[in-house]
Amino acid sequence: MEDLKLSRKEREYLRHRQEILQVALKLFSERGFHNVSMHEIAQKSEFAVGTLYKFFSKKEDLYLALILEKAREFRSALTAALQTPGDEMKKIRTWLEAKIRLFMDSLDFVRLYVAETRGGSFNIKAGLDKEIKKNYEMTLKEIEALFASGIKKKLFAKFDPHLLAVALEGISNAFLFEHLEHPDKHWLDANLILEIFFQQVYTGGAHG
Amino acid sequence: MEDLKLSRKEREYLRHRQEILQVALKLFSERGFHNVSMHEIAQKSEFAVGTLYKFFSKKEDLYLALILEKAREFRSALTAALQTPGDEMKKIRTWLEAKIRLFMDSLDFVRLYVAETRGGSFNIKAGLDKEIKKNYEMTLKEIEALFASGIKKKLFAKFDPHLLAVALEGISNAFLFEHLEHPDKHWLDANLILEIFFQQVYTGGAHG
DNA sequence: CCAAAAGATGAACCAATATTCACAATACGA
DNA sequence: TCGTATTGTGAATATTGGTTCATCTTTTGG
Repeated sequence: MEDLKLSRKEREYLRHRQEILQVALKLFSERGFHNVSMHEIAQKSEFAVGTLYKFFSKKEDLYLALILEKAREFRSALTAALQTPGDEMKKIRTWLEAKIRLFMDSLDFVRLYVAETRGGSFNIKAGLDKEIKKNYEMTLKEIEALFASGIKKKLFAKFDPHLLAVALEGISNAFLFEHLEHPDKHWLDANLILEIFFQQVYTGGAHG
Repeated sequence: MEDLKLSRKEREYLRHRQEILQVALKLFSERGFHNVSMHEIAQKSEFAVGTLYKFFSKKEDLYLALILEKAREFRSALTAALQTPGDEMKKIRTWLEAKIRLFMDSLDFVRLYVAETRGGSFNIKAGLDKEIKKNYEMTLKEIEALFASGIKKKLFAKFDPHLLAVALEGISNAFLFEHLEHPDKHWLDANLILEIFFQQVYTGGAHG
């Protein structure tokens, strides 16, 4: 984002910090917070344990920084996607496409993020929990607003917009998880998800 | 299930075992595997630490037993719900109602289960992972079969039945999670979920 | 080239806690 | 009632792994 005007020292500091975070992300995403030791992060990132503590004062802080920074990145990318011009349907499509792309590009983070948002956030203490949840709620609110205005225009059927947002999140996440488990089986496709969500599934036996 | 023909000793053994599991479930569901100590489980269940090890040879085994036994219980209840007479739509409705009821009746377990199935199962080692996943896949397969036969009868629109099953799971879980977070906000209602899932959401601007 | 500062190191320390086991309490059958 | 078997106990042990800090290395400015 805003690089420049950083001294060489500062850039190096940030690069080192990033390297640590990257190694930690890989490890945490594979085995979770408690099954990864600082010693291992140190070894894999080719720093000494003590050095890690120059960057992060506690193991928990390292983890926290990891999740929060990525989560903010995700959120801003998704919010940006909503700024696309077009009607509500178009915006939702763009948003979903962005979401799929983001997830596919950082599957390891997704696992961790999911564990945090959905898994009762056992792994770490409060604080993280709070911001992550708020983050999620805000995304939900944005989608909700989109539905609300779409309903006003009679573009969408008249359901509670909040529930629609929850449902769309749910359905798209389900597909993403499915893909996480069986990457080869189905290709992730925004159109398919949107069709199932928006089209009529129950025909009641009408001639198909 | 099949009680009787157990000696008093055996019944007592099982009762003790259950008491331990129950206490452990409460604790694990609140704070996760790693943030609960055997000593605490011992204290809260009013047994000595050593006694716990008479029932479960490792902490992990205790956790494992806990999840697996409840998961099997869930699964058999859901499978039973699918045996209800009626057409595919009716079966799905009954299944969803059973699912909602089950979840509502054991919110603490649900948190743990979700953490396991969705959260990359960091908490414990393999083995559990495998059975839980298979369990989930089988439920999915059952729903999928329902969709497949419903589609053949032209009761449902012609989508990939597997994807429909994933979508329905996703949408219903999303509502369950939403309810976990905001128990007061919306009342969990199978009809509402089914409407959003099965009815047409996108009208394309038709007169509403 | 040198001294002071900044950065990096990893052995050692220590707290937390899973697990063991020698012993005590209790139940049981004779 | 008594000896044996079963069950329960919890202090002691062992291990793991987070954190510290005295020391070494590198950089910097003169």
